[in-house]
Amino acid sequence: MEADVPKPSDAEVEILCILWDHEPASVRFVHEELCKKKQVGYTTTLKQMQRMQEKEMIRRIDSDEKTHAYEAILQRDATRNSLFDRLVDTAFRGSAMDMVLHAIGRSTTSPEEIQALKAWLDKMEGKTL
Amino acid sequence: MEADVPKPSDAEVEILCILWDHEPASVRFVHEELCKKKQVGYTTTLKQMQRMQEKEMIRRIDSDEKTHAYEAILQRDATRNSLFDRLVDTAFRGSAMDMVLHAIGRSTTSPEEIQALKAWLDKMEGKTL
DNA sequence: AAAATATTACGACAATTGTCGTAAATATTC
DNA sequence: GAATATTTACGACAATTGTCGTAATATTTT
Repeated sequence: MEADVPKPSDAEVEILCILWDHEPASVRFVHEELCKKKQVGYTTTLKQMQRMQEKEMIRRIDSDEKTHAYEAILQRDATRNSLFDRLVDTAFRGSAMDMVLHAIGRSTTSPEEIQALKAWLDKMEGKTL
Repeated sequence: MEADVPKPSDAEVEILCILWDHEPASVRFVHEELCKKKQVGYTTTLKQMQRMQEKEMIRRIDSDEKTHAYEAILQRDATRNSLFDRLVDTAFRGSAMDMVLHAIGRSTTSPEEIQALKAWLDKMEGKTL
């Protein structure tokens, strides 16, 4: 159905993440956040965002501010879904459950989280049955 | 610790998957398997595998056969781990739990699977506490 | 062994990705 | 309003990825 669901690269996902958390954001802001994880030049971030704009992954907000502000067009959930599906598909033979088990098995999961997950499952179960 | 953990591309993961399931395999075989999912030329598969060999993701087995046979160097679990971590890291703010919840929330998860997962969690819980 | 097939080795190419530098346009500060 | 700083726009580049074509080798069939 969807024509072209652009598949963001790693660096693009990183930028999207920042936008998702601090919606309209300037290049400067995004850049600074980005630098907390890895050091890159300002123009690198800028260029990346400009390209993302061309690809319509993000859009430039028309604000009265002097510097441009951007917001994501690709939405967090949809993007997660597609990245998730892609991984499950290529590396986990299409079984999401396999991946979930894999995840739980190795992540440092706290008791609280397990509790939360169980609660979640109970709810799910009620609905599914 | 590890020097260079090559990060396989999508196409490369697909090839690795085939090798993992049918260990020493010829280019022809891999190619044919690959074509069940998507149509590509034989030389494309060949080239891809040759490059993977250079990158030491796979190795050529020295068999008495006439055609070359390959096997994976990158192991399934390690590769899954790294791909998984990468996704969690970029798209799920580093929280594997978030990803799990996301996964359960949307996949068509059968009651049996939920049951299995709960059992798994019980076991986990015992260990973690 | 000649002809027909299959397998390998290479080289080429366009598109994408990650990175910058430099120059032009804007905004801020003195 | 001149000097300074910031933000944008571009262009460039090397490396990677996905794709093939063609030519050289090796294998299998007549």
